[in-house]
Amino acid sequence: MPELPEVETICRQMEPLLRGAVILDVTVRDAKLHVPKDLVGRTVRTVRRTGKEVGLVLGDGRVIRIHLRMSGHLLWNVGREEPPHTRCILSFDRGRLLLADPRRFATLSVHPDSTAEGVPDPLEGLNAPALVRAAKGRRLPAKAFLLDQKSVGGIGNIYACEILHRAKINPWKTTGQITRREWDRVRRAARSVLKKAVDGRGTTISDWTDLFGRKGTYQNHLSVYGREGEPCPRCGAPVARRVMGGRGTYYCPDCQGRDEKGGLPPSGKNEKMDAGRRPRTER
DNA sequence: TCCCATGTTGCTAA
DNA sequence: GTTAGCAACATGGG
Repeated sequence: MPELPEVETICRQMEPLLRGAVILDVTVRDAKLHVPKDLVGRTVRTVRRTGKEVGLVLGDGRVIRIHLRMSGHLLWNVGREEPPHTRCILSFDRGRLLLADPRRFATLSVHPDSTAEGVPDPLEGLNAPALVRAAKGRRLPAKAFLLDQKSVGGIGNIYACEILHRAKINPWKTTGQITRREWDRVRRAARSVLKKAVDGRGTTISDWTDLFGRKGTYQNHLSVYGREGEPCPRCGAPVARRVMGGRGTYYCPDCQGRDEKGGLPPSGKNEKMDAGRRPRTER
């Protein structure tokens, strides 16, 4: 369930281990992963992160792209005991990299390296004009904007909530209503929250671990995520939880602005509009 | 048993 | 064209 700080953590841990490493063997335990067999003998030139994705850049110009989605882990050199849900093992001349993933949403694939310009990375520091430009003419809630991987790379549900809380922006405030000064707060909050989370080696809510199986520590510093009903660390008002786009959204209704439009419970008509919904999975 | 989950994609409807 | 809301993917935990 890694977001930017968790992926950054494992990339930083992998870089010194894998730089120059030679792939000796590839074991695939899940047919959903399409891994070419010709990786054996290739050398890792460098490790990089793109948004929430890990890239192992190979000497032959290709990149092994790994996206952990909800429950993927990358582990280094666990003993010969394989952890449960191991889906792929890359053996190098200096150790083994395992991809374990109970929910099997993670993806691993190999592509030619691309020089295409990526989306802005909030750890590098977004700039306010770029944010204003990206949001221009759009009309969606601030949180949805931060979660949109085509606009900003790497922010997920936990950190979107935390960043907006720090920036004192209501998650439902729409991009069009956000001033330049507020974008500047978002930019600074994003950098600060994500940097601290990287320093803490990420957030472990349930089972995420770093490359060496250790839990992160940033869960001890969350201000609002998962804290419904607890006092806002800034103003003491109870943290609220509402759903946006199917995701739990935690915020302080007091100091993140009582918004004019959003922020109120959805008007009653939404509730009954679901009459034509497709039936749930039958079993 | 039911509800929830750190992600993404694809569909429908507005 | 854009946005909102789901359901799907598959599994485990509370």
